[in-house]
Amino acid sequence: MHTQAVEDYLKAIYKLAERKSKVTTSLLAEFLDVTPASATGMLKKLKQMNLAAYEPYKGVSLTESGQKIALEVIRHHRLVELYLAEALNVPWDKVHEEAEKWEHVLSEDLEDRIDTILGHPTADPHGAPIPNRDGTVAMPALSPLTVLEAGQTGIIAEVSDHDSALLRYLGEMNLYPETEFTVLDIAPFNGPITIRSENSEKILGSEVAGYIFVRLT
Amino acid sequence: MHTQAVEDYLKAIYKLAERKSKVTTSLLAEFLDVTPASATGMLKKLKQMNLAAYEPYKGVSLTESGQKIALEVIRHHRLVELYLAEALNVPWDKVHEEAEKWEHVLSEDLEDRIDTILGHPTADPHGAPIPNRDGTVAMPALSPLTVLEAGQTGIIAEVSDHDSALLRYLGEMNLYPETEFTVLDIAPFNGPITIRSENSEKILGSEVAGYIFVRLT
DNA sequence: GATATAAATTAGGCAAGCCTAAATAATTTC
DNA sequence: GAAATTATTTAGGCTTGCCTAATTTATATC
Repeated sequence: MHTQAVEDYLKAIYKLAERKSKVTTSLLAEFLDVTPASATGMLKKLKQMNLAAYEPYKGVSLTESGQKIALEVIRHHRLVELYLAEALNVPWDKVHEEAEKWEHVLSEDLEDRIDTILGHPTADPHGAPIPNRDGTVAMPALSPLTVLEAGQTGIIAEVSDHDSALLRYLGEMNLYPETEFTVLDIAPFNGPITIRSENSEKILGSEVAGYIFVRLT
Repeated sequence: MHTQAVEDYLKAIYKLAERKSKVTTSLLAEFLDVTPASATGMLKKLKQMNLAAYEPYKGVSLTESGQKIALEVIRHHRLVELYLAEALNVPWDKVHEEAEKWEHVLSEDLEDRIDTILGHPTADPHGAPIPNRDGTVAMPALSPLTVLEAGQTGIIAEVSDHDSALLRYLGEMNLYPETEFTVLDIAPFNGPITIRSENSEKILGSEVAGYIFVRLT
């Protein structure tokens, strides 16, 4: 087993690499709320352990084994999130925080039991895909709600879980993954987006809309 | 929050104090699989934090606040054990090991949810009492099976969870807490004990019987 | 009660991971 | 392309909790 810090760094590198073309020391440090000097230290260690490809001043990426571990941790995290929501009724804006601690203490045996009880789910409560045991992940191409045009219809696939206040806000409007909607209007200059779902109209600011990812129908 | 090490030491002191009149440094060290020197170091720290009353060369005991924390940790541990057994079908000889990790990451909110789902239980899968939230515990007077005499009847109240092989063995014989039984025979000189439960006779060695605690009926 | 043994403590170190401050490398600006 | 700025790394320290080895205290034995 690796230390929690190692697991956290690997996970962070993986997640940053999904969104940024280059994962720099300072990006990583900011993400983990740690000084860049600390991140440098850990990167050297991860390189040493063959978990990350790291060249000083040039950014990091994960090696195959590093990515495998990152995905295992993410699998644990997302399974736990879903389990907390479904089995223990933890509100969806709280599951992330709890799972952050649980992901590091989940045995493989328990992972299996939870996976089975949940019926081998493929997405967590925010719609994020749950990696498979073998280290693969389905990564459907999603669009942020902001790129749609009036008249288009879609289904909410995933929402960002970076801010629990955002999740509460979306929850109040019943905008959960798998919700169908139609875009009624998009105001210009990053203006608000009006959608209809479940027979009611909702108006979303562009920032919020940027955190909602959809599948077109 | 206290560190995991602090919580583990407090729990260990509490459990040792239940069985031994004096908790010595070496006893504690052996229990935690640590050198006596390490235990000394932590005891000084616990004293510093007002969690333990410790006089060099004279043993330790918990202060009121130390005991409160120990009981909280034990409450977490036993609730988790029961939850794992009931909700996730973890076999009773494995729950201890898992709970050992979970007890340190359980939030109060989740503790409440689990407690509610389990219906405010009073004992874990081995029959050990679950402390209340307020830091009190019911400690019924129990007798080891070895002190009974032929003809007496009782109910298994609690079994020791210190050895998972023992638990598997008892499980195979269906000797779980709340099982009723009648003592048919106790051979002299710490000889085997024959009991009848669920209409079958079982013969237990005195060592095993010493790990089974009963309520007389 | 002196001596031997056992128990406990002190002293000094180590590994993880974090920090701040200083130095170096890369990038941008004029 | 030199100077200024920004990004990154190095150096040196701190805390936690563990270790071994040496010392001290308590206990048991003759």
